[in-house]
Amino acid sequence: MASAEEAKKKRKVDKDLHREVLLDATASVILRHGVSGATISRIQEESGLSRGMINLHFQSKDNLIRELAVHMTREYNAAWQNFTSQAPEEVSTPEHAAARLQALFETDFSEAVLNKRSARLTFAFRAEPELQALGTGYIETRGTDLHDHVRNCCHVLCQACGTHGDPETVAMAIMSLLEGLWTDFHAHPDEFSRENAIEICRTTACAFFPGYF
Amino acid sequence: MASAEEAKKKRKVDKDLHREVLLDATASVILRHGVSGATISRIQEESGLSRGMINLHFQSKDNLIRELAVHMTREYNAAWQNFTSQAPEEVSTPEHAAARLQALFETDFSEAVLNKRSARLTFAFRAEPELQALGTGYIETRGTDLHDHVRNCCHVLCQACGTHGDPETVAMAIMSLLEGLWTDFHAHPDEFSRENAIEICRTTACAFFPGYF
DNA sequence: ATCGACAATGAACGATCATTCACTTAAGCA
DNA sequence: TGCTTAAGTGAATGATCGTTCATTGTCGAT
Repeated sequence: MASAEEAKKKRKVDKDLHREVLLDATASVILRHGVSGATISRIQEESGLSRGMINLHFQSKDNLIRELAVHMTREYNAAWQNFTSQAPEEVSTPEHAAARLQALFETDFSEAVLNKRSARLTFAFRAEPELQALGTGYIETRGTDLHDHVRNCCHVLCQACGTHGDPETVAMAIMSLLEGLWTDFHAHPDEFSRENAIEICRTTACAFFPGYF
Repeated sequence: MASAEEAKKKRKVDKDLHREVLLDATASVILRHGVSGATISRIQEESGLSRGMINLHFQSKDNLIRELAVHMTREYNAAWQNFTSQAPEEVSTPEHAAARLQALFETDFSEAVLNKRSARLTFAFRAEPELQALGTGYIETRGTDLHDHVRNCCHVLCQACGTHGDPETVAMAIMSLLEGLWTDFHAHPDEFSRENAIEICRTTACAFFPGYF
């Protein structure tokens, strides 16, 4: 029956909603107190849900935090995957490659991608050995599609400029630069300037690929 | 009396030795279990000292971890302060400035400065809100003497090359690049290549200051 | 030999932790 | 209306947390 399935779907929605509320509350608690201060009591208080809920939906507190790490990574991946998907398979012209890189800079330092919450949590997860060893794919710089995309752009631009150094090295420099500026944001979120960060990236790209930035 | 003072000094040495043993043990525990897993019991087990020792020497566990953070920062500062002290006050010639930057790259990625332990702990401390807010000076990239030094070098080299972009921006790019490569090391300590990292820095410097690297 | 000063010890403590589970509530179905 | 199933609840539990403090050990001074 239609009503039965609908009801079941509503149930499912409620369940997922509670999961989301718990994940969100956990993120807020970690934001304020760090992973070491993320206790069941605090998460319960923050979420407004009952105490048993956490173990009901996530089996254990550690698992909840693990799933939050996965969740955050997926969100970040989605953000730039949406970005890279707009590019054609091959970045044919150097002008196009340059535009792609410029767009990447602007994406990576946009409020949506880089903010106090995402930065704090990223660094919090990176610091926990157990979460870091969770396996490849989470909060990674190496071996990602993003890295491949940057490498492609650098390859095209290096050829166009006849630049010294191989594209892989240049790509790694750009990836690391982004990473380093993220760190700067994390350490000084209030003094940090998004425009300035993009300008630093642009200046660097300009040095690597003169005439294209 | 001489013997009295000597004895007192010996006592003092023993006390400091225990402090050091505790700091070292705490570092090892954080290395394996993160800040959230650094408990008195584990530190006690690791150090081989008695349980009460921690509160005797450090008042509280939180204070012990705080002092470890201070200790680690001092060690890192000493490492590159030893490096910058070899430079003259003013980096007069561009050749000299280039050599200084190159030396900085080699210092920053040397085993003595960057290793699993230093990286893990740095990231662990950065992730804890309480430790991060400990005040300026610890584990900082901005506003340090190191930053000033790099800025000076960039200033001289920019003038010599007639480069686009102001020295401050270039300096920030180099500092961030170092930071980002540290992050890469932290995430992939076994795949990381020190030589490659230095090469990435050299390539970037070469792009900023053609002819000097 | 005795004493005073102080480092060192670890059993004991109350607080807080994550987790459990008997129970309540709600909703679809016959 | 009862029955079945599953979500939600929170008091109770035992483990582990950081800290305390009465006691012991050490050693120079008297």
